[in-house]
Amino acid sequence: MTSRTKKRPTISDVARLANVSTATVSRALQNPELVSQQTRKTVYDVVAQTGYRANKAAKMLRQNRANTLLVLLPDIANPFFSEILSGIEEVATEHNNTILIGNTNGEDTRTKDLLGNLRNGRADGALLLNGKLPIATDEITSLKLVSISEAISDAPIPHVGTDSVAASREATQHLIDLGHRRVIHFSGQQGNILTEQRIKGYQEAMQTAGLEAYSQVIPCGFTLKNGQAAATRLLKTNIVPDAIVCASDIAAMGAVSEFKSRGLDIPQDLSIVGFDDIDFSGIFSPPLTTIRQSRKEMGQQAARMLLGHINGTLGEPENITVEHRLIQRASAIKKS
Amino acid sequence: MTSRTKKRPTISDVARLANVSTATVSRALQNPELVSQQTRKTVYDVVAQTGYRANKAAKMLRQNRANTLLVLLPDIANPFFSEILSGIEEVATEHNNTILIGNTNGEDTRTKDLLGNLRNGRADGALLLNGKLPIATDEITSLKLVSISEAISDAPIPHVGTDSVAASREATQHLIDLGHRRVIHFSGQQGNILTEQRIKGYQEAMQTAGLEAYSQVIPCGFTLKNGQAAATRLLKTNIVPDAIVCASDIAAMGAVSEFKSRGLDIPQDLSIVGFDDIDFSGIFSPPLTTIRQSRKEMGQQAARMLLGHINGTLGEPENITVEHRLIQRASAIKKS
DNA sequence: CTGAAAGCGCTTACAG
DNA sequence: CTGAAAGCGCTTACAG
Repeated sequence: MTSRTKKRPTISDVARLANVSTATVSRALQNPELVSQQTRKTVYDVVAQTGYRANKAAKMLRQNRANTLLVLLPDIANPFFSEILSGIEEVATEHNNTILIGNTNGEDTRTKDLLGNLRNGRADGALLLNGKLPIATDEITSLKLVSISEAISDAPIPHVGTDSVAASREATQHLIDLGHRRVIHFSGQQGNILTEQRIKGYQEAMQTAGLEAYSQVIPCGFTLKNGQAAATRLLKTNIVPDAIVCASDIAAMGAVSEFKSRGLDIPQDLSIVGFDDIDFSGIFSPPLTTIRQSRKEMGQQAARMLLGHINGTLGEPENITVEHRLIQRASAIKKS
Repeated sequence: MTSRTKKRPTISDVARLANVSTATVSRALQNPELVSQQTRKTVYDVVAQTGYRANKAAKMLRQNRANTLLVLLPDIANPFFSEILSGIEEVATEHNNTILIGNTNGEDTRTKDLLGNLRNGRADGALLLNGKLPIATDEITSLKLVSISEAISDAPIPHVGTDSVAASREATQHLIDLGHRRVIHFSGQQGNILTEQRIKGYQEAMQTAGLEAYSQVIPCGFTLKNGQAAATRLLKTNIVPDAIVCASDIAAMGAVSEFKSRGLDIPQDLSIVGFDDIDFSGIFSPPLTTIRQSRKEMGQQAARMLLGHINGTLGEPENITVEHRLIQRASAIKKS
């Protein structure tokens, strides 16, 4: 069986069948109020009957607008990012925009390639969940960009995220309030700005409580394996913490699973606080005390901001801070 | 020479600066072998110097090809889908294609809207992770489609997935081999073809083992909440199973967390088998025995198939079955 | 190996 | 309210 693709109807086909010009068809479809009611109806009828759909490439070319948002992220499969993505998708769709996904794998070359979509008209602006942007600053200013979650340091790019310093401070404070003194921090990935912010918040809380002496930052990372590895390394040192503030829920889960397999009881022997409140945190054993940040809302806000940026309806773009909240569950308990 | 500072350079700009025609520039860039080495170099130099990038909309319009794959899924934020997505993205990128994401939320109208992207030239084909396709069969045949994971029943659409019947049979058999007799099934979402296939595999195994009398299918679903609800409902009946085959890992986790909160010990009191082997299954308490299916591979294979379909290099499209495997962990143990 | 020219399917000043 | 016509930026037969 040959799959013969019948030619799709064009605007000229519709114009001919409706006995009007292509200009009128275009108007009837894009700006109905510019066309008489009678003409409008005729055009709609023909459109319905032929199944006409305006060719997007022609429209893009003519209007020099793709109605597409590029989303750069290091890993689509990571639930942290995919939930932000779903917020972006929602807003983009509301505004008749589509989204183009770019998986960077954290690679600079790939990121640069993908950014090419802003230069060749394929996308109108980009949402960066990537934390870095390997292009010159003067080039940046000519692009429509918004960063999410991780800010891009030293770059004039509007940003949507949570107050990481405050959130980390609160997580740490919670542990201190529970009576823990030897509170250590499993920090995030090296070179990530969130990592620095969370370290800062952690240290502020420790210092305010007069616990600098117990301050200890163990490099960890955001992944399950990172958490397991950090736990393993910790057990080889002579550091014996009361509690740990982790860089992410996933890392916290990795650490907990490692501690448990070594015979430790969480939270009896060690209190743990995570970061993010992903779906599984509530059913983990023990259910994870964590900082919730609405990833979906971040995506929505950022998409709105970018759209405003593209349409020029946005004044001076300002950073947006999305609320966070400490969620108390069972992984952190009173110091016995 | 006029100064065209702001505007992006076009092929004409490059042609003028290189003292050749636009045709030659196009050839040098698309089919370098058609152009003399000298000319090629001149063109490349000008391109590098101007930062020229071919406008995608113009190219799309001219070639009637978007080099874009539409991906329809019910929920981007679900790790099950987002991992398939990452496989798709990988292959698409390899072949210089981009992917357009469409979140359907399982809604028919939204699905139809999104499919419009195949009719307006925005995408060349679609990958369906949706399980249903609310359009007429004759319309389907004119579109380039591949379904993933869930087949679309009664539709002539090539498919990539696992052998769900066999996988479910094996999961059930594993429990039977462990000595369990009262093995029940928490089935998937109503109306989903995977649900039917897994029920079938479950029943086959029970029947072969002569355990029809203990056969019991409890409607559940694929989500965490579905699993919790099904567990709650089960506890209100007088059914006392030895073991449960769940429709998904996530549902299994929901059920386990519910059972545990009611004081049951998993796996001492009840063995559980999941389905999918998502990332968290290994660190869940207890670690979940499950059926692994490579979602990333499904995405890759399906993307390859669709690309072949679009390029016409694919003969008669055939369904592809991706391997699955029973992963034994701690949630299912010998009947005591 | 190269160029002139047509044309992909739209939208939008411009004129009436 | 409507139409004729230009033009967005490419690619590709066609001719040389």
